[in-house]
Amino acid sequence: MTEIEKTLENNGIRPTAMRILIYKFMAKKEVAIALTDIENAFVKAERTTLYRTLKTFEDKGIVHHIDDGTGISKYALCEQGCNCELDQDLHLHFHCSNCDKTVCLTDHKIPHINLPSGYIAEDANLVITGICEKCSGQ
Amino acid sequence: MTEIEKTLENNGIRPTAMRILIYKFMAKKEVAIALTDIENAFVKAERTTLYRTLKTFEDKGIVHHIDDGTGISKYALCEQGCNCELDQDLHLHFHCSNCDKTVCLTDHKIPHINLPSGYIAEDANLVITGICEKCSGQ
DNA sequence: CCAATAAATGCACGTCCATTGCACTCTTAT
DNA sequence: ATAAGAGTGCAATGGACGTGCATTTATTGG
Ligand SMILES: [Mn+2]
Ligand SMILES: [Mn+2]
Ligand SMILES: [Zn+2]
Ligand SMILES: [Zn+2]
Repeated sequence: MTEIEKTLENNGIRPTAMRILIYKFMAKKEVAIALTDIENAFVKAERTTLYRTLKTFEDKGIVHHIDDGTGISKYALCEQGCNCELDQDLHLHFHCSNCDKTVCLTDHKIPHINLPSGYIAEDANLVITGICEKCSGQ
Repeated sequence: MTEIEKTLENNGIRPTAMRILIYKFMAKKEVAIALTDIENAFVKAERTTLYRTLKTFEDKGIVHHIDDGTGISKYALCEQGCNCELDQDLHLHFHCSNCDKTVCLTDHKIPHINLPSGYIAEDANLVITGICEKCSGQ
């Protein structure tokens, strides 16, 4: 049994061929991926299967869902020890307006915000839009 | 000529009956509004007209568009002296998971974030989700 | 190993909201 | 008054997400 299979099983996910492939695909990407990205990478696979695979990964807590404001859901594998299910790994995300890629800035946590009294925060989403390091050429 | 008509004209918007009505509607609301909200308030009006009115208001800089993560676009009248067109009025938004309302917290600016080198920030969106003061009853 | 059962996949369809094309109407300028 | 321009109404499109159900594949336990 490979490392990936172990990871999946440890999280209550049966390691089917498709799931292993998708996991590998996500693991080697350094950016957040959209359903379409996977669809293009696995043309033989059915969109629904890919969709539900991402859903399963998310439900079981090995990927987190990213809303980068583009209207297209992105996903990224969670880091070791990520507590995003508990809304406790609130790192920010960067979306490049040039190449349209979105990245997790996992060590840039969302700063704590003092809300007006009466407001109770449960979750937070911070997306910075701009030019990524690759596109800025710096 | 009323105050509202002046405001519209000053921003290059011809003050039609519909536009004045929508402006008034937004002005008396303390929360961000969705197209559907206007639609429900003006049942006789066409959805497209309302849609394009919001678009015009946004283009001319008297309304800002809010992405609260619900997938439904919200809009709010800009404050006096708002520079949101220049991405320089980056206040945060609060979305209540109970009553589904979204509010501008105009005096809670998004804190400055130090990005990794090479990344150039152009815009930022911070949405806090939780329970609003009305729903929390505090 | 085989049957019974459960899980995963494939296909088709539906939904929701945003957006556009085009014709018609109203306003403004000459 | 006429022409040009801006606004509006109606119909249709499109993209992305989501679901119901039949079929296939994997697991279990005899
Ligand atoms: Mn995570
Ligand atoms: Mn504004
Ligand atoms: Zn880029
Ligand atoms: Zn509320």
